[in-house]
Amino acid sequence: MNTDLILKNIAKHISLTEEEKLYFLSLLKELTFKNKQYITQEGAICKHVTFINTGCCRTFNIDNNGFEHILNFASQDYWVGDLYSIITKKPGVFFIQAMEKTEVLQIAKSDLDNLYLKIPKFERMFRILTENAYVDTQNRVMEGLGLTASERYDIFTKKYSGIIHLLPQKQIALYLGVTPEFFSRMKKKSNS
Amino acid sequence: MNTDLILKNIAKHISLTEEEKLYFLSLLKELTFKNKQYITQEGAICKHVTFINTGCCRTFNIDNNGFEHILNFASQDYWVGDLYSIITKKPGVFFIQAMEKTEVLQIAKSDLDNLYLKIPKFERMFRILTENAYVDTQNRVMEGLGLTASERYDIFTKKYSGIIHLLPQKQIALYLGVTPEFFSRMKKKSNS
DNA sequence: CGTCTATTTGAATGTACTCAAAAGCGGTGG
DNA sequence: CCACCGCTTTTGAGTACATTCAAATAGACG
Repeated sequence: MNTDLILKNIAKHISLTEEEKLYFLSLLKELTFKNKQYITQEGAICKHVTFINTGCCRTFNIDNNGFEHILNFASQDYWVGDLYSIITKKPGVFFIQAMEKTEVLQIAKSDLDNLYLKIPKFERMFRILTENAYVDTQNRVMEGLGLTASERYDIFTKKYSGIIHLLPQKQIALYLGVTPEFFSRMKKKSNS
Repeated sequence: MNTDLILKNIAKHISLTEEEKLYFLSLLKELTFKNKQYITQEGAICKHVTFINTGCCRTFNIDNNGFEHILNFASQDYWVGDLYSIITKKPGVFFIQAMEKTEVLQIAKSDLDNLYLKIPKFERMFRILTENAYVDTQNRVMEGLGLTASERYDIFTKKYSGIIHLLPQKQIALYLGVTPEFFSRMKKKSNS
């Protein structure tokens, strides 16, 4: 099991003894998802928090008219999960889907809750991670309120510069909240 | 100092001994904001987390063209703050403004950090509060991507049914991300 | 090579914005 | 108590942004 990346990720926020590291690692399961495979699906209860070792995935839903909308993309070194489902233990609202071969480490929510009790530093870490993700999503809301699709795309290219090359532009359109047709025209304009 | 509401709010997530309660309460400062007064402003470093005892406030920013956009409204029993500024200690990105006479209790970020160390249950509570707020904001993003202004307004009326009567419709428009003019027309249609 | 999906292009339509002006409404001072 | 002021809301007309549906083209993958 490749644990280098996740230990570095953790070390950004808390420091662990060797014993604590080993205990944490004992809770992890390694999984590999193929391109287009689902890590979790709408309607299913999401019971794990997932750390991405390699690869890339998208979190999206499908509206009443059958259209997909993308909440975010995540790649190496990011945590993903259907947080609503995880915390309420109710059926999930999102699909999380691999966009290429994706290797992950998962921890069960039940194990995580025990971990919080046993090593409270982990509660701190996930508090901080959640705070950061929350701030990020606040920004996304504000961008949606004030900016045109083209301006949002500019921000997108900067934020996702690391993985943008492997995203089909249809997927980018679904993230920006415009149709693929409109996105195609928009991109053409900005290139000219 | 009126501490009933905040103690009930806390009791929803963690249980405290009398001693812990007293220590927590000793960290609070009581403040009253008049209508239109700012609890925190863009550019200022936000150093406190604020609990609303009575009243109502809005969190908004002003874009490059001088237009306001509202992230959310908060009333009695809610926590507010410019989280980005609080966690990074950098100048804030939001204005938080009272919309009527608003009585609050504040805790300094520095005291909160000490509190986390002294009584880790509080770290749990704020982890949970942040998770819930994050999920809420994820939903807001998805609504923005898939729904028309009118559909978003339907959701808004349900979510804010408790305080909608005291919100000028200009403010609702700024929350929905449409112009007041368009909102006026939209509302007229849906009433007919 | 053929099939399936993604992307582009075209034309018509709908949603929402801009600018301008009128009407309504609440608070303040004389 | 009324008149005025400033702000909100409404209405109108023209425009821009973005969608829909349809069809053509280009790419990816088995």
